[in-house]
Amino acid sequence: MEDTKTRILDAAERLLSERGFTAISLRAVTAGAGVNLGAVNYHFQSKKALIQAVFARRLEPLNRRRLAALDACEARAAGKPVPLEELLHAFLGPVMKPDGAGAGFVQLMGRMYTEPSLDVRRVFSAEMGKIAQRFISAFRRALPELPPEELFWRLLFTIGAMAQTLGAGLLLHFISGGICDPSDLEGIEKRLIRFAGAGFRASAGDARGKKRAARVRVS
Amino acid sequence: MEDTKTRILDAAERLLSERGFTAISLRAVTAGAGVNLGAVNYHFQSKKALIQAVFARRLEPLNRRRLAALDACEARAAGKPVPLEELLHAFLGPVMKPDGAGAGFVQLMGRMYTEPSLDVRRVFSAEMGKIAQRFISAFRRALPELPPEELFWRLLFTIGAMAQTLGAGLLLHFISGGICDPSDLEGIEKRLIRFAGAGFRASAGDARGKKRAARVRVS
DNA sequence: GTCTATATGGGGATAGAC
DNA sequence: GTCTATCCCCATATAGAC
Repeated sequence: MEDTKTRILDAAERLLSERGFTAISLRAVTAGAGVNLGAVNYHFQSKKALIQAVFARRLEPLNRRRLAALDACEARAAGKPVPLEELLHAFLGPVMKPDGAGAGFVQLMGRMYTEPSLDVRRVFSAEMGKIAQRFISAFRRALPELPPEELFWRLLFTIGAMAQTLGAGLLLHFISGGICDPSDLEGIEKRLIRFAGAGFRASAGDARGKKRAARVRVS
Repeated sequence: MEDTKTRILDAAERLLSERGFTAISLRAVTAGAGVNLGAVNYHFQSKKALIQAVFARRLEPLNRRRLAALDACEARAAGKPVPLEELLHAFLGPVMKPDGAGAGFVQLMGRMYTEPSLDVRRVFSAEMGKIAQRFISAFRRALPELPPEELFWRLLFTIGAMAQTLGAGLLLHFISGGICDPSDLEGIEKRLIRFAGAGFRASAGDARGKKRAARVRVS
């Protein structure tokens, strides 16, 4: 039997990924955890602090794995730019392969990107700030001809594609009629890397936008 | 002075795009609208019905515009497949150019894709179901060699990129350090079409995923 | 550390005067 | 149609017994 603190964190994580911050009550959390209502205010100080702890528990190791993967890529590259697809894998892989965290982890990550609560955003921003610069520098080196502004947008597109995928049970159901398997995280990551990789390599374009849209071929 | 019903819808839309379904109270809505608390239960029957009305008010004309744009594309194509970028424009354009709706519209659309509330999802799914098949058929014709499963995933990636962009003030701030302008909707749409267009055209790949990642060139 | 009981406030919904 | 007052429930947080 895990200790009370962990049980609370687990239950909160599950409910949070399903319903979001404001929709869950401490009563629901403690009932799900099989512990007493008072325990949450003993181990954490407030609902806010509990939610921040839930996210922090996953974000810290996640970003450690991301940085470790980036380190490994750069060591392999031996001074040369890291190939684009390896960078994408270093960034996306740790999210898609949670390595022993609960099943709710992936959905939780998806929710974090879209959670409107300021408290959640604060802890999320703090953690992301630690890794953003390293990855952006690496992407710049991999795509030296892409204007920085365009690079940022494409990173945002990629993150959005990832977040949507993690959170999507709904859309997938309607769009695919059920032929897509949202539980195949490895397959999804490969598809996403392929999609985003091609997107990153598209020409940056000009002010006239879509009329000069790239004609792309695959060798 | 607009009528009470409209004022309530407007206030609810603004608050909803900022904070989400469960976080807003009818008291906050009526205070923001400058109307009485009882009015919301007179004009609508419940909070749930109000929120559904908020989304439906925007979704219906949005999807009408999408279908009209698709109709125009297919008329121009005269029986041939509609080019991919035109399809993307027909789908994304009406979201990015709200045509006189309030400023909160774009954020509201972003939130709709990530809202966990079942009530919201229900109205959203109902509206999307009406246009999904038409667009999917058109995409299939534009990309006849792409396996259906892959097409669905790439559509989901594109929708995710769009939703993230619409909702993102947070990530953009951190990632770009402020050089990206989230209010330039037309520019964003062009960038997104370019990115997604290249992603759709990437080779479908095989089971080994990233190791055979496409080498893409632009003509 | 754990549980019960409770303080305090806010929520949605409604009844009924005007 | 609009406003006020109110019912009743549920929320977070805490105090204090064990």
